[in-house]
Amino acid sequence: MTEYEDGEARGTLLVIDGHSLAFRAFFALPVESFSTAQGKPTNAVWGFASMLSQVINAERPDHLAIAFDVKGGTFRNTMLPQYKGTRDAAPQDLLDQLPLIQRMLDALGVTYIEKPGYEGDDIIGTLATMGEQARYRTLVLSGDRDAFQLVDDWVTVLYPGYHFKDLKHMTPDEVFAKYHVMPAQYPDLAALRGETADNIPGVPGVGDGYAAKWIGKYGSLEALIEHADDIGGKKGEALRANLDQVRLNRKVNALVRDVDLGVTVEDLTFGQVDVDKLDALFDELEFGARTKNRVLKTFNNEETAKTQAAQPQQDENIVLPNGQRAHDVKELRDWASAHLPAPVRRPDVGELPSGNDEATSGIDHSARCSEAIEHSWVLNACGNAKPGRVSTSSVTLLCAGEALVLQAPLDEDLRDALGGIIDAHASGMVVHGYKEQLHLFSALGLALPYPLFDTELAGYLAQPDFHAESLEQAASHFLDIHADQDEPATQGMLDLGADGDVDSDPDAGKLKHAAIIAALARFLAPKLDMCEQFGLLQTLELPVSRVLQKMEAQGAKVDTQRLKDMRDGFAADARQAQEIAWQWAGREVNLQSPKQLSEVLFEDMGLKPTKRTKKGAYTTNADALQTLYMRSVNDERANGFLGALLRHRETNKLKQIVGTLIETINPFDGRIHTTFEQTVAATGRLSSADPNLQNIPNRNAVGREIRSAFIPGEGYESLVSCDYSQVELRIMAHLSGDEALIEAFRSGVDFHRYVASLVHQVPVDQITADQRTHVKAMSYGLAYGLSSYGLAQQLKINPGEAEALKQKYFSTFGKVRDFLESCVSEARRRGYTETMFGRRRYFPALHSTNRSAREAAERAALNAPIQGSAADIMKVAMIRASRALQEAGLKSRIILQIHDELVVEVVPGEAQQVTELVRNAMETAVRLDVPLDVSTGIGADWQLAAH
DNA sequence: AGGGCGACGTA
DNA sequence: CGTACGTCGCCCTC
Repeated sequence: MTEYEDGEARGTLLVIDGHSLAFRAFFALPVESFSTAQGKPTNAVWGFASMLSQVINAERPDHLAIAFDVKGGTFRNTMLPQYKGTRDAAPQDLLDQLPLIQRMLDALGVTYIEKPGYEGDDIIGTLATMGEQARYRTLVLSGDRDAFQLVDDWVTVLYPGYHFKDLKHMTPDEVFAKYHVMPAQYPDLAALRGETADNIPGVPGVGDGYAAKWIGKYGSLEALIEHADDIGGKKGEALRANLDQVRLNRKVNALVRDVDLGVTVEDLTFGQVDVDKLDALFDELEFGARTKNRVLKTFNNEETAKTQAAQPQQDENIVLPNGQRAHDVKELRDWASAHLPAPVRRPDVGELPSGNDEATSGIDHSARCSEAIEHSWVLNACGNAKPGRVSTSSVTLLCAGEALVLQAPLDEDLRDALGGIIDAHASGMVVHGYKEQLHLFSALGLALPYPLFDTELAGYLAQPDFHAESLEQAASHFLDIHADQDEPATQGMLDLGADGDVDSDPDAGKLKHAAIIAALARFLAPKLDMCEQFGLLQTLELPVSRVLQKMEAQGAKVDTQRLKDMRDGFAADARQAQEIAWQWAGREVNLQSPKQLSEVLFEDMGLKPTKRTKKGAYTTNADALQTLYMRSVNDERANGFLGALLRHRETNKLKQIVGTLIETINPFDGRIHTTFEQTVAATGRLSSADPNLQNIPNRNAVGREIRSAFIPGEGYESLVSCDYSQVELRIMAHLSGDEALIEAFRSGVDFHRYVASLVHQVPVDQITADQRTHVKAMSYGLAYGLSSYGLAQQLKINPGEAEALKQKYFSTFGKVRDFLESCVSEARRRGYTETMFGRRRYFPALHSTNRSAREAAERAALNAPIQGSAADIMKVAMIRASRALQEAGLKSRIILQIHDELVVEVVPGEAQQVTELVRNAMETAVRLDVPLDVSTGIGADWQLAAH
């Protein structure tokens, strides 16, 4: 199906599996919330309309058809009686809505097709075939994986993810990346594996992996069956025992592609909405004006069509490159020598100063990149970069409007040639997301040198408060503002809005991405120069990306069984607490519903609420419950209920945390591979996601136990944990230059006790526990802009006392107050704050007329240099520690960073050396006026490594 | 399904 | 009426 000459597509045809969409809508939306006053369910209709609108808005097809199954069996049922046994049991409530959906489609002027004796899938197969033969870019929306067999350069399957709107564009690369077979071989694979959803058994014990391996080896299912006797082991036996089933599966899952539908693609236009009909239907279903307008906006009419056509052109400054593919080393080399700029020798980026430099001298703030960007080129690999399950589908190179695409898998020669070219031209290389690219290239077996520029990191450094979720989002944020400044409009403009391919080129998406990266680089390089952030990019962020990529790839080994036991234990405790709470409440309230809880507490039990949430409801947070609990000593019922509720809150939260961890364990290596987000936190900190390993409980013994499930993996012996003591306070002492505070750190006495003795003017050994606690809270609160009101609340003292403490504190540490005030006033004057390393954060809200917004900005501006400097210091430490481990030839690896803590997985015999080396890297990351103390610990698990 | 919100875990 | 995050579950949508 791929033997087409080059040429423009005539348009886009969208083919939809109507039943699968209706099913999805029906089960996604609760009937209770979507029915008419008489109780007639409308959830499937509403959901269908909503999802259909979404797809149309995202893909903007000009032709559309929707396929439905029809009652009565097909040839498949005759062959396989249990066929779709699970699906045919559609609830009556859903079946009743199908005619309504079809009425809606009629009103919308959308063609729907059903054909007795055939399934919707066959109609889809036929329409897809018709679409590509008529030279339409054809999109098939289907939740049925059998549709993957239709995929080729002209046909893309839109496969809904967990959230419907995450439609995966299944192109030949994507299918290959996921299943390691070509789309045409997919039915062979599916026949071996079976399809639980459709009640079709495959070969027991054979999943996608084995099926792909066999098909890869023999070329096809047919060939495999011929050689079935050659396959050894249990899997081979299972295969031979199920040959009939597999053959049958293969017959059944082949889509018919030549049903006589009596229409042509040209007939499948849409957009002639019969508004009266639609009104009547929606009134009957009691849909509101908002729904109607949304649907009308999508389907009607010339007016909206015009604005859509006009809009994207306006803010375009991206030209689609000339793309070609390389299939062998020669093509690659020829393209590279013709198009890539001559390699320039450039000192390696990421060289951190060694030894005892001044705090910030490691960063060259005068480094500039605008000029180099003029001669740069873009490298961008596509695929799945999730640590632990990385797969790479293609690599794109782009320079000056000329692009080259390489399809994975690359054979060894091609891979090595690519690696050589990248290394030689690294000095001019631009990427978007170096860490992600490192993952993708490592899956190809290539190490990626430091690039000249990273548009994702650059965007973050230029505007740390803006976080782009995607390349497209970054592009529309950074680029459309300056629409008319760059290139003149030419043909081959790209539509930023739609994610889809442009016209006929199956590589258009990749070319577009590369072109966007090039444009972003051109836009961001001067910005970065202007705000002096390029040095930070080169010296800090890019090297940190490399460290983080290794940490993510390594992952953290966990004791799965132990986690499961913990989850069960917490679950049992939570259940027990729930039982007790229910007894006191006299009804089965959902303890996880603040709404239901406040009914019980404040209505049934008549308790007096404490505070409100920002939306006005009475809060049921831990603080409030604690207060109510104390107050209710004479109310047995309330006291009993609250006690149980508090226990439930705690154990249920722990159950939930452990459950989330278990779900993210990678089955292949029993490890948890988090993703460290480097461009999310506006202060310069990292964050951890999917799962978040930076918020594993640590404050009380029960929760802390979870840390004991984090253990060294095979070949490792222990975990070493190193953390900074009071970094933020030390930074505050250093930056403020307050002699008293500096002396407090140099004295070597217990810091908080020492500070308390100064504040209260009492000898160190006479400080009470309360005094120490209060002063400690004050110290930490300072860096957050804590008010005396807040301090009072936290310490449960009256505001007068809190204010007095604050006054005493500041009279002792006057320069600290001056420093904090200067942070804010400087930010107000310059518009931004700066960390010790020159990282900036902008605070426009400091000039807001809205008082609470302004004050919030003041607190954030006061905190940013402190939190941000701490983050920078840790980044330097990570780079140094990682390098030191490597240079010492050690096999131990950093696996986690929790803001001020590093966790290292240690190989037998290296513990001593690793500890000293990491400690040294952390302590000497910068030189401050106070010592940077690091405390370390070692143990057989994370909890035991604590100190 | 998808968005908002409350609640709560960490530094 | 303390900064910076991520995740879960509930609730609403008509």
